[in-house]
Amino acid sequence: MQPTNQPLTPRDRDILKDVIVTYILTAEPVSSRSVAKHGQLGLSAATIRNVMADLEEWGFLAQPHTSAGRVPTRAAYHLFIRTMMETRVIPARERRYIEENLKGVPADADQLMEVTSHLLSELTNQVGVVVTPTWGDTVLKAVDFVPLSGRKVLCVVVSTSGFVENKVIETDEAVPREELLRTSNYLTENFAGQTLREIRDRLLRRMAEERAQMDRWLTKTLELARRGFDLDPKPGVRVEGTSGLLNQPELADLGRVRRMFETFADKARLVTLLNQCVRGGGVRVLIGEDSDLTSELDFSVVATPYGVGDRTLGTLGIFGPSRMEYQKIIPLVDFLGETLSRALAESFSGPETK
Amino acid sequence: MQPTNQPLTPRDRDILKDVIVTYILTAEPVSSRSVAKHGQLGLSAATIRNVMADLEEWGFLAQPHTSAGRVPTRAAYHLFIRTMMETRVIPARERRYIEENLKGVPADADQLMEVTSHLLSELTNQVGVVVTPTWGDTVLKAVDFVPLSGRKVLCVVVSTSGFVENKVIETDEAVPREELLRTSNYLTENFAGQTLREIRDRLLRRMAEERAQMDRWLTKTLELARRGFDLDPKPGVRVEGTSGLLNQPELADLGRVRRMFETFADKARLVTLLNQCVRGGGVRVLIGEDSDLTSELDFSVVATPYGVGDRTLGTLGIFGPSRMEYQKIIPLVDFLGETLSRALAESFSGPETK
DNA sequence: TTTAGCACTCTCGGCGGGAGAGTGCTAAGC
DNA sequence: GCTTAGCACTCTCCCGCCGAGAGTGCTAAA
Repeated sequence: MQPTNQPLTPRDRDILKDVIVTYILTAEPVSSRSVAKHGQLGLSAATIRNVMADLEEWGFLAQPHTSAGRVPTRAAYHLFIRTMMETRVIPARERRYIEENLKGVPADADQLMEVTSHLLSELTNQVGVVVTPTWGDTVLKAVDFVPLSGRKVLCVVVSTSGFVENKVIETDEAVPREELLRTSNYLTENFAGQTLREIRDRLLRRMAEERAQMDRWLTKTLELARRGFDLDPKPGVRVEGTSGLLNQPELADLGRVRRMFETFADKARLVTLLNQCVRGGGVRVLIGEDSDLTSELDFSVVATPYGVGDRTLGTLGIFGPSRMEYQKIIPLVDFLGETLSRALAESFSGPETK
Repeated sequence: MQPTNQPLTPRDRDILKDVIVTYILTAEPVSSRSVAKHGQLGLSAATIRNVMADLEEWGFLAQPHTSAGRVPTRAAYHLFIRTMMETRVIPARERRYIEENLKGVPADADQLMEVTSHLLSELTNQVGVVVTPTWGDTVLKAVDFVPLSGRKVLCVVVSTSGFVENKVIETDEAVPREELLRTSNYLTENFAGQTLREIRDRLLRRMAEERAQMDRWLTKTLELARRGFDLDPKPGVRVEGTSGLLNQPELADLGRVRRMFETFADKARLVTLLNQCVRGGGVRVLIGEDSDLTSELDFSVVATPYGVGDRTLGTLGIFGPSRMEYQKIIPLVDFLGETLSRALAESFSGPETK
């Protein structure tokens, strides 16, 4: 399957690259003739045919059928991305557009996620996916309890990275306003700076101890806190732009469309895939059969982690047909990851409440 | 187009009904033979053919082509819904399922909306749509400001119906904790029970007056409030289950699929359509050409308003191919509207803070 | 008024052939 | 020895044709 010990000659590489690039552009099998014509190497179609036959033998090209042009394989895309592609520099106005949208608009981290997934799908024309942080891993900035009517209390939890979660709690008996305030202050002062997971564990321990001592106020406080912090442990996923893909020629038949929607409906698998994709940091690309999720659709994933400081909060990336403009998309995803991280850091952290 | 002054004879109606019911079930043009066979009126296919020819002339049936069976028109569906359909009674276990999901699970009104749209699409196999209340029309229950780091303040606005909105505000200078607390209390005490729109207008007036008097604290409070209440005036829309429709035979070609997604992408038009649909209260049905939005897709809308007391908060309903099980779907949408209204009333209002 | 019978129409699926595109191979040229 | 022109071959795609099947409309008889 590999070139017999020898690496590809420069000419082989030129031709392979040309095939890949034009296939990405046209979505149609590339013929030797078209390479000969528009390529800058002054070779005839026949010569190129020979090379292409070799490339096919080595596993870089494939033919849909005997008398069709050739199509790049996954191996070809990998090679292309690793060694042949010159990544496009993101135009200044595109950078500005992204930065304005991420730094200017959002009022909280949730909106930031929304804008990001929007930008992803808008700028790449693929499906944008953003995995939001797991609650257990976020760091508490402040808690607040707001009395509603009767025995209802609204619990507001804010993380250092700017995420806000609300939860209405029904208590056993009405809690006076001042007490709620004391509770909010106590919790914020004692637990800010720790992850919600740590806090929960600590709370449970404290509750066990406290139950013996019977400090009524503290017991109630801890109970409120436990219920307020009892948040969905699963990370959220934001998927945007699925319908945009309908225009891609690879989704010309209904079966695939249906399978695509099934794929994107299974959020849990999406998260797993994205997370395993970015293990190790930096932009990573999964192409087709690298994963069972995308192989039958011939889809690729380009993803990168985002976070504040050295703490990874989540993942963002795009899904789309393996035939995509990696030159543009990889730097874009990269840049969006960085910009989102910066936006999270700058807008929400600020000086720590110690 | 109408039966010549005469109403339809009972036999005509029986046959028409049979055609509609079997077409809803099978999605295929109904032949005279099939009506003769499985219908309980002991008539031959030929007789039925005559009647069906009349019904076609009167505009209740249509033929895709000469040698196909017949298909109900929009007029037929209307007639069916108005006078021929016996609405299915919702089975007890389905009722229970709905009530458990709406009363038990949700921690706030937003989750309630989410669960509702889910239920809609799950139980009807159509696209569930929920229009959430416009912020200006909701009634304030409580405001709260939470200090974050630096000059950041989190503003939490809670409405009587249980909706919570968060907004991070950046102030000119750091505001001490106590002052924020005073502000929260002042605003809640003075403005609870009014709609956000009223409050905003009143705030603006107060600010104009106050600026002259130069009460520093009040000026700051009002400024904070103005920014906190400056929420998105557009109602939100929650669309669920679009991909579920892909299995419907009416979406067998890609063009329609694409148009469907375009339709659902335009949230603003969806809102307009749903709102005009429920003008007048109670469940309403729009079929096909009643609206430009659905006519080219041959889609229908079944929608109903929801709200607390006599105040309409929003709209919920389903979209789907005109060929749908109105007998089941209409009572279901109705019941969901009622249950959502009840859930909103019971869980979140409680005794008013006077 | 209903019904049996029959001719007619239209769709749908399969078949075949011609055009077009692209290849692989061979033999000649540099 | 590498490159290239030429040519036969293969495969897809499109179009038109045909027969089967389904359903109708009409007519004439019950």
